[in-house]
Amino acid sequence: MLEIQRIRNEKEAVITGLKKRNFDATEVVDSLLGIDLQWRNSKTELESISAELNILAKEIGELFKQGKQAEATAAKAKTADLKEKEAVLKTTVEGLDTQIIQLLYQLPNVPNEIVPAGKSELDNVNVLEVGTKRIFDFEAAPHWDICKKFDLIDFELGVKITGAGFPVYKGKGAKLQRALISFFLEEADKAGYQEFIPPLVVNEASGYGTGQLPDKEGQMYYINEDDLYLIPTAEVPLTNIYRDVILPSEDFSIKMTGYTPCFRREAGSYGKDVRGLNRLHQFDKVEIVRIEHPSNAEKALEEMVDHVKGLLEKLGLHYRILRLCGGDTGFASALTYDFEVYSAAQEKWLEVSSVSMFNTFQSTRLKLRFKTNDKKTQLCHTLNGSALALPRIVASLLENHQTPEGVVIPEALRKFTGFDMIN
RNA sequence: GGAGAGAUGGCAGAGCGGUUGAAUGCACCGGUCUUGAAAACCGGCGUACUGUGAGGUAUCGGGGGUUCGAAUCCCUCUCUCUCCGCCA
Repeated sequence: MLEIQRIRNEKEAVITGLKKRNFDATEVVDSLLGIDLQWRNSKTELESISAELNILAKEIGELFKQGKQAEATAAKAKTADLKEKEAVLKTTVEGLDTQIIQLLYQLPNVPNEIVPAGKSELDNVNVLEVGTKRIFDFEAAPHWDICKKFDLIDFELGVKITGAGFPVYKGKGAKLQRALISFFLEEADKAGYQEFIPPLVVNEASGYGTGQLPDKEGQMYYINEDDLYLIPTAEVPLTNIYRDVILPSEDFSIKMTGYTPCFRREAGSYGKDVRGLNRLHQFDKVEIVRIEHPSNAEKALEEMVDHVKGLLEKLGLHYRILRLCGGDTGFASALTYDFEVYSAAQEKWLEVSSVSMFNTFQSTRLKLRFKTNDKKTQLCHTLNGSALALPRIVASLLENHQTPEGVVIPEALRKFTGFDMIN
């Protein structure tokens, strides 16, 4: 959520910035400012009436104490009219209040200066490509065939137990999962991220904190009986650790990591994109989350990008980094880098990580702040990224590292898998 | 699932209709003292909105009510804890 103060102060900049998303904010901003003005006026009026009532109440109390019953009763009569006015104004102010929140919820984050304007993924900017397409001297198999051949992942069995999008990992397939998780966590640990094992279900307040609610509830599994949500990413529980927190000084840099399964309903997805590991309802992911001083956020983003690069390079994968254009950048993000790995057999790029900087968009709702040196409270900046999501990494590992004899495990993973070949 | 207790500032913990935004202790910050530190003493110390400012308003888990006036009384919801049962 954008701060109303920002819209008051930088109206034009907000509108111009949002244009890069192809979002015409003029109407929303205008009505927002109009309502905001009304709100402030009504609120001021309401407060002065409340102030008057407070004074009267004190006086009446004083009169009763002094035993001046008659005077007190007379004073009481005066309050009736004010109370009525107060009640009316209170309703008005509350109404305007909800209108403001509703409008604010409609506005996505203002993109960073370096975000290119654009409508879709076609306008994303390729900022780096590492590696080259592998040339096969045999018929390269897609990962779902490899999984079947070596009995690594059983999609049909998942359908039997649960449904589509809930695969069963078996044998070396299961070990590979565990190895990747350990590898990613160890790398995060080395980079200074503190490891957490958070709950996999969260309450409504947490959903609002990171912005999954109110809009995206359809994407989360919901447990009606207990009013809880299955997490779509570890970002939700990890970031919400710092909901309603005021950090005591300017001197902070919070780096968290956590492995969790992630649950996504993926309502509306269909077609070939859902084949094999490309899109699942339950998948594993190691997430990195950072809470930073505004002045350090951009540097943090760079570090996170470098971290993810390191992971992909250690796995020997051919990847590229895209700076997302305005239209493709997520609602809450100000700047996002997507990492895509080339899937040799499917002959397409698969998104394996998304690293985003949210500025104060999340911390506004989270009420996550810090104390400045002159004792003021200021909003923190939040960032997060996948480091990494497993399924598509597994898909590309299997496809890119396949040989006629089997799949070669990258050097960096071997100490975690305990084997160097899937055959 | 059954029974009970409770939710007050960073923490502990008073208050139980009227100068209470809230005693007291601890923690924290500033100062005095000290070569320095500790101790002692003095002062400060929640958050948010609003106002150029003095200030004003709200806030004692959330919502509603009674009252001139509520942290204090009533209703309701949520959450936490304890005991019993059940399960691991």
